[in-house]
Amino acid sequence: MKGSEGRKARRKALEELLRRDPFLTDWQLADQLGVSVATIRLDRMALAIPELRERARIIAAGTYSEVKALRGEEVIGDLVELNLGRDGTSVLMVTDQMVFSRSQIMRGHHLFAQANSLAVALVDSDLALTKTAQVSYRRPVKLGDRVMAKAAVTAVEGYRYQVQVNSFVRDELVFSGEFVVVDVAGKGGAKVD
Amino acid sequence: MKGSEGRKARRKALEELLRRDPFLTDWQLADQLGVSVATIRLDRMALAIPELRERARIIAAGTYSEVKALRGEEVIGDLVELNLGRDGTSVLMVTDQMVFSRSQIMRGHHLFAQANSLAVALVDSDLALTKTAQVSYRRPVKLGDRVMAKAAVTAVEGYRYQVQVNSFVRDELVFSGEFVVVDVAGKGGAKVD
DNA sequence: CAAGTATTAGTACCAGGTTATAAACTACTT
DNA sequence: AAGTAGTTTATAACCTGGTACTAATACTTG
Repeated sequence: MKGSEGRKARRKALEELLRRDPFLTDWQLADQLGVSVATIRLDRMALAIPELRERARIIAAGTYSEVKALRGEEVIGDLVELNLGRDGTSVLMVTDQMVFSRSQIMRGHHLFAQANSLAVALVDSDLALTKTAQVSYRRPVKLGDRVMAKAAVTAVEGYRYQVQVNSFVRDELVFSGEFVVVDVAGKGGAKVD
Repeated sequence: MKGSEGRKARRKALEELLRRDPFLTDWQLADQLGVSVATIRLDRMALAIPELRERARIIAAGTYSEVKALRGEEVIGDLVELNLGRDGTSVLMVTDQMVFSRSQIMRGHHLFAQANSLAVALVDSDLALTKTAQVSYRRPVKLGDRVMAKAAVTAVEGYRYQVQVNSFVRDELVFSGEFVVVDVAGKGGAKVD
């Protein structure tokens, strides 16, 4: 039982235990696997598994930076082109914080955020707010993809702007949406041809 | 400067620093605020702010511990209630990272993100994706508001789920949306791993 | 000035480790 | 049965980022 097969099995079990609950101390792991704490430490070293505190820190940092990724900057993504009141383009690289870890498919609200923030940015106003939106997800977007959102104002009615946004990955339409943005500040430089 | 006004200001600054980066040690905080570590400890005690490791653990656990029972880590906001395939509620506090700095009004995509992630979480599947969404912003949401999103599945057609989400601030409807979520992994919550 | 508050300094202690070293237990061979 | 290598356990010294507590000092204000 103390051969290298037993060790392999134990290490597999160790990984499984930590996958299910990363907040176990070495002592608890040792107890569950019926070996000493020293063995657990050796196993962790061999498997390059960090200590409990580090694991917690990594998980926390991961979910924390996700909030940051969706932070209220000017525009979500990089603004490539912007003609106020008319059209604009932004590009967003899909990082691993934006995807479902299991499938590596981008979570919908990030695509929405890119489009929404671009639509709002198009309106030349101190304060523009989204009123309504109808969006459609055409194709899954994956980790590593480069999403290009192209937005254009399609209609202006007083303070109401209608903005059409289409997002592409390698020239393939992955998302489209129609946003109604309201210029609340009122002194918009509304221009539409 | 060492009066109680200075202390109040420092404590505010302390909270602000930790809000921006919760992974600061007492030593780093002391350095940044130009006081001793002892003072930082006293301030943390007074403000009931736990130590670094505890903060990391709380952040990590907040998005991890629910994972065992459900896909809580995928939800923006705090999951308050979740009946898979039926309905759910999540609560999101509006921080200043989510608002336009000028007006302190919440940016639309955060409200969308809360609703969208809740809608997706409702579907009892390993992989559910948003297909379409129609959303409407009823009233501006401001910094400090507590947004409660209530979602309910209104129809199921094979692997297509229709989910209605209404978000409230103090019982006032601020946002509503209709999401169509597709269960890609399998039909009716079947597991494909 | 004295009093009271705010701050700093220092000590003992803790959890949950790391690192290094030594000893003990297997399994297997010769 | 003894030797040997691989595996496991034990032990001790040290580390970070704290808690809990006490004592001393600085600052402000009545």
